Amino acid sequence: MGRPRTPLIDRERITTAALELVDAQGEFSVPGIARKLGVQTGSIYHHVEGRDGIIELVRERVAGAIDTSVLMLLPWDEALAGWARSYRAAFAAHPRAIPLLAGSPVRAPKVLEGYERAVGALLEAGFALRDVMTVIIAVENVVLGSALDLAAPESMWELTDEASTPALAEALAAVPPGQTDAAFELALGACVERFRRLLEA
Amino acid sequence: MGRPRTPLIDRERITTAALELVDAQGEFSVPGIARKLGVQTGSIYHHVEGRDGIIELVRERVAGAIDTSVLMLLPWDEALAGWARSYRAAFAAHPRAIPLLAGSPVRAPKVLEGYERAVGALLEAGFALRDVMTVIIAVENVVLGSALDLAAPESMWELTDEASTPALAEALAAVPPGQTDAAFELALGACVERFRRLLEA
DNA sequence: GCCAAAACCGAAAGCCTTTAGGTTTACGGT
DNA sequence: ACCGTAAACCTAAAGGCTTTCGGTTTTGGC
Repeated sequence: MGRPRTPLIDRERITTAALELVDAQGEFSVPGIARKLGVQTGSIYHHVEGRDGIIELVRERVAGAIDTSVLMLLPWDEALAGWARSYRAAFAAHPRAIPLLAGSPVRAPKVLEGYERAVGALLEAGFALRDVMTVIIAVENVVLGSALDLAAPESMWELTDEASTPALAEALAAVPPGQTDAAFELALGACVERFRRLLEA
Repeated sequence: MGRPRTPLIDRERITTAALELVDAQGEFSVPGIARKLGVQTGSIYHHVEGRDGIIELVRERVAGAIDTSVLMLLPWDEALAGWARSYRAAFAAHPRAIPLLAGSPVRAPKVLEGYERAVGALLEAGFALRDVMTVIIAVENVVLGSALDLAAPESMWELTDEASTPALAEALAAVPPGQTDAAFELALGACVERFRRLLEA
């Protein structure tokens, strides 16, 4: 067949196909992407650095939805909370991708820029330099932990043996909808409040 | 060869081998386990329900190290914090296993018992039934998020381009050792403090 | 107009997961 | 003590996945 007049695939299309597969079935394979794009498996490797390279592309695609602009527009506390919500929402849009991306952190420029702005906002607010990263990572812990919670299937709470955990069964029956969001907001609010106190000291 | 006088392998040994492989190289394979145990690959399947079954065994092994006894010995706030620390320590003992286990939550009896005891402690302390799961999941978010942080390689913070993120570079240079633990304790402390206030209201 | 590089195909090596059938041994009932 | 069933391991093989390599055609710069 030879080289086509117009390229059949590129990194963007590969990324989209991979993410669609992950969203649909929780995983992806290179042959799967090739089938989706109507191309032979080997051709993928002309555009991407192996399977891990595709994971990295997906990572950047997902993280690209994080909105870091709030970090420069609002007071530090609202900025931090807004960033955290956007950070979480980006992963929540692709919950089944989370196990895939859990391996290593995001190092895309877009995300590093988020850290940069968060550091700037906190320093400007008066936080001590040595506390800044601790504060940011604490928030990130809440964000990523909550993202994992989003990735977990609801069926986790289908107790097979209610008799052995009666109090848990009762508490589960009493959970209102939006449980996941509520827990995230509770933890996030707790952190921000604590940071506020740290700043005063 | 036929059936050996004394079994060569069992679920315990398979689990141990899998966890050793994961600790050493971040992943495992069924042939890898078989090599480690001096056995043919197919034999593994007589003891385990496929590769996913092995992952489940590893999940239970890791989660088995969680100490839930503190939940019945201490006041609710110290109990919750102690449980969270033990929960996190269990994963911290095998950081490279975290991506493997991130997919689905732990449903082992041991872990469910932890939830059961946590619910009991919180109810006894006076928390509203509808708040209990939210509080527990908020803590779990912090625990699992921090565990992910433990799994991430230090090299995350080796900035390739310091010029574009000067504030971040400065903040990173100022982080004291024990950063990861400090962020966890900060978030955990923030949550407990918030819960205390929730209880008073 | 030529030539290197680009982009895809076809094929193959090597690994992994899983299943199936064969062989010997242990165990439980009689 | 004997016999049949089940257990535990092996060998073999199917099928999928990752990755590499050489072949073919087309593009684009010199």
